[in-house]
Amino acid sequence: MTNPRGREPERAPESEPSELLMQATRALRRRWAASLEPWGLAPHEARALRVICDSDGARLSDVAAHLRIAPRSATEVVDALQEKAFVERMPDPTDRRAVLAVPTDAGRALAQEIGAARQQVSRDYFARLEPQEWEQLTGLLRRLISD
Amino acid sequence: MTNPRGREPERAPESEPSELLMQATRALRRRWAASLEPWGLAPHEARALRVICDSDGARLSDVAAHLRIAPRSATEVVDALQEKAFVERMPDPTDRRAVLAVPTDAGRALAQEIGAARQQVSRDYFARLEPQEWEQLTGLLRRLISD
DNA sequence: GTCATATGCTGAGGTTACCTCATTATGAGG
DNA sequence: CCTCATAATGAGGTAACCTCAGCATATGAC
Repeated sequence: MTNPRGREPERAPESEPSELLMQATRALRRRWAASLEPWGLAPHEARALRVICDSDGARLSDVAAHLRIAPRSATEVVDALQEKAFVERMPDPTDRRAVLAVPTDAGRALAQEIGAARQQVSRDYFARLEPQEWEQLTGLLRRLISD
Repeated sequence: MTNPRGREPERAPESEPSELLMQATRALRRRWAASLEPWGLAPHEARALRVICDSDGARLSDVAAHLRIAPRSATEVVDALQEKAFVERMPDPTDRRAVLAVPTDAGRALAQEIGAARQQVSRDYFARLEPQEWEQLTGLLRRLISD
């Protein structure tokens, strides 16, 4: 917002690696969220749908574990997906306490589309790097997160 | 501010660069948040304090711009910092509509400490890379976010 | 100068995405 | 069969955002 007074912050964007990392991620996340908009799905809903579709039906507790949220919160995410008719709840045949969230056909189709869109976003985003740099980055990040 | 989350060992998902990027950032963010806990400051409060201290007093609208939140929300962040006596509100001498958030001595001291802690976290985090890789990563990320 | 319009902050009230705690149903081991 | 652990969920709470309206002030047009 411009600079009506003399002494404004507006410092050069940090060049510390942690700042760069966060900035890069922020930009990516923003793009991804934007790409999701046509379907009216929140990012975490999309992520949950992916988990559910990948395993072709997941317990709520599995969804919670994957999204790293409390089990109670998985209930809500699945509620949202169910309301939009992308998943259904079914009793888990192997444990009658548990509930499986299974994708509907619409859900499966959507997951497919979203997966493609996500890939496209990623491709676009990393397109400013040469394939070889892209490799380099992957390698570095992998080392960074290896625990 | 206690988030007793965090069971589970990061089941290695995609090795796609976007996943790696997000994962790397998530880990870093988590560490940073943890390092902040001793002071009972939320990450966005710390960030606001930094903005305020860097320019030695900032308008609320500047804070909002830096944190990329709505102006109304900056009011709340500054409220929180003021309640903890790390900043004070003062009328902006150059525009009587505006309010400056200026750091107290305690605020300035805290910003200093937090800055050091943050740097330490970053150093620790990137320590698993060789200095030369570290350079490489910085360069790659910089290219990625250059707009 | 006066007036219309824009800007800066904040009160009121809403939303979202989480959380904890308590409850109910079921499973598993002694 | 009794106890203890686990799965989901109802109830209720919180943090960090948001929009919108209102007030004070600034600014540019006339």
